[in-house]
Amino acid sequence: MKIDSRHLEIIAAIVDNGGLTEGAEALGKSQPSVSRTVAMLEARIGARLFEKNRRPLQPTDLCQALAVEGRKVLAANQTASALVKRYVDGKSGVVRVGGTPFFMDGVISGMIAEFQRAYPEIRIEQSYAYAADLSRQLNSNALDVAICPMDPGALPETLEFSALLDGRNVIACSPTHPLAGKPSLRLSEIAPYPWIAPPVESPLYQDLRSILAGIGMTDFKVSFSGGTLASILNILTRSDALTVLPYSVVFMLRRQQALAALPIRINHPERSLGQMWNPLQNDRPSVRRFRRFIDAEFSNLRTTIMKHEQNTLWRR
Amino acid sequence: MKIDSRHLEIIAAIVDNGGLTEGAEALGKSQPSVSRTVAMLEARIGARLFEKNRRPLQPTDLCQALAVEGRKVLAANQTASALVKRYVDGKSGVVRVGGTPFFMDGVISGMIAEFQRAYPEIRIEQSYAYAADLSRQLNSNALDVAICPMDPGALPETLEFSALLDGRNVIACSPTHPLAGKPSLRLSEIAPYPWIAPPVESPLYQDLRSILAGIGMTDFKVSFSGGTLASILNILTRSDALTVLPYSVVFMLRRQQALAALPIRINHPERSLGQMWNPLQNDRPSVRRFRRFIDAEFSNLRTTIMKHEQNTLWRR
DNA sequence: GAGATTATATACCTTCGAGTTATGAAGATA
DNA sequence: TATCTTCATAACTCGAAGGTATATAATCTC
Repeated sequence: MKIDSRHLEIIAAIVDNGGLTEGAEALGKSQPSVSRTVAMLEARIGARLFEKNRRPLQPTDLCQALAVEGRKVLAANQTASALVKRYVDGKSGVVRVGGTPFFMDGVISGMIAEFQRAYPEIRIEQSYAYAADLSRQLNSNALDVAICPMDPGALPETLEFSALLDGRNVIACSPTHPLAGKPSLRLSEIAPYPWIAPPVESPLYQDLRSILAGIGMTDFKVSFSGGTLASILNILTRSDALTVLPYSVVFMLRRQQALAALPIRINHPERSLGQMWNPLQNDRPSVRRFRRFIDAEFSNLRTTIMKHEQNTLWRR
Repeated sequence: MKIDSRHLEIIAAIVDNGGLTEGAEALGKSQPSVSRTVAMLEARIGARLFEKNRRPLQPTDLCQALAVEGRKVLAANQTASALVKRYVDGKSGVVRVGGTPFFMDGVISGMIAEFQRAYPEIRIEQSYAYAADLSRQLNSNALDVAICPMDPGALPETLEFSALLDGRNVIACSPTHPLAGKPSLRLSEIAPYPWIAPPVESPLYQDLRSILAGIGMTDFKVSFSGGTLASILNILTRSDALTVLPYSVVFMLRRQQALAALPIRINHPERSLGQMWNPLQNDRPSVRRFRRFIDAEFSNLRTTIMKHEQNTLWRR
């Protein structure tokens, strides 16, 4: 004797609200509808659910027992509705975000921390990759958002890109480095120092090559490679090595006094740091919320950078 | 965002059975039906429940969470189905049984005990009344079964009656009574003794009147009245009082050596002990089972009485 | 106890979801 | 790449649940 769960809900509603009319109202249905459903159910199971000819409808023992189960169904249903509501409101779910390592570690991870403070039920699945890989992953739906530097001209046509920051890189070193703090610098002055090499797929690596090509160095001394931002910071602060990092990373670390940027302009192709996504695949509410959040955070960051640079100029 | 409980069940079934096809089978539905329901649900809530283009269907996080609720719904449903099944099988429910006091106490209560050993989930609501009242209660659906003496000619036409035992009453006394054990007795010999009077509505009372009228006694000494069987037994065994009781009650108490029946035939109208019920109101499975049980018990009792009487005759 | 009031049941119709079979499409597997 | 499995779609039927309007029956009230 299979019972329809909705019937259990109806029974519970009637019993708990003290009458057919009230039960119907609680369920958002009309009284006749509920009445007929009950009648049908009684006919099917061949048993009364409510005492005959009693005006404040009086549940039978069987009905009471079924109402207990009905309450469980109603409760589960409410929980499920809440789950779905949170999901469609973008307050729960998963966001798969990938990006270039140093930028993720130096800038985005802090923002993710803020995001998760606001939306603790959204899980972030972070991964590292460079632009080409990220594009592939977006296209194959292995990723929801990519955050990386991108030449707008080189954007794959299936993807969309929204710029967040200027994508320029700088030469970074320890604040205690002999070159640090100099108001101006000639390129040739950097020649003696060893380098921490970014990964070869990284735009940072390309920028490093172009810098060194600019001063005629085809060969350069690599003292360290393969590390993530945390390793590089440790090594930079304890050595005279130089490296190339996104300006925003250096900026974010300004409070820790861990890095300095050398006043040398690096020429590189037009390039923005931004988020990239696949417009074809209808993104989840959580993803939409994440993207909006990142936009807002970078909006703040841009004004902070602007103010900071104005102050710096002023003081000079 | 209201969710249909059946959808939760479907989700749970798919997740727990590792696939849409298996889930459909577990639910006893066709695969396309389940597939379409899932598609419809996904469209309604605007979220994927299963990863796109994955062949062993892979539930999303939201889906997993909903499956948890779905399992609760399924469990409640199973419980409810079992409840209903037990009910329609007549293994749970209520039986409202009424009857004449001495017969209920002396005979039926023992059978009810047996019945409840076999069907512990059936609740018995017992009450006491006499034939006229019992008929009324049956007609007004305040009672499921009445067990009482009845002249088949006097049966209300709306009710049905099934005879269980000969309804004769006997004069009962203590086994230590001066008259007990005498092989034969003249009516006049009982004149000196006091009487325990049954309730005036009782057929027992009528029989008592007719006995005394037969020996010309219009006045008789009532030493006790108003008690139930238990009181009467206590008083009988400690006095020389006489009373009128159904033969079956005396028979059932034979083992306790608490009663003796005097060998005096009481004339009374044709009358059977039996059960009475209202055929118009479709009785519950539990009631049907109870009636059948009582029938069977009395069938046994009749043969026991018959054997006992043959033995008694033999021994004389 | 008659009428008023309220609650439940019925009638009648509409609509929508869920069921079916048959078939197509797309991963997974070898 | 061919084949197998699994899921999705198509096209249709059917029944249950929805609604409004209204009848009927219990209970309340005086």
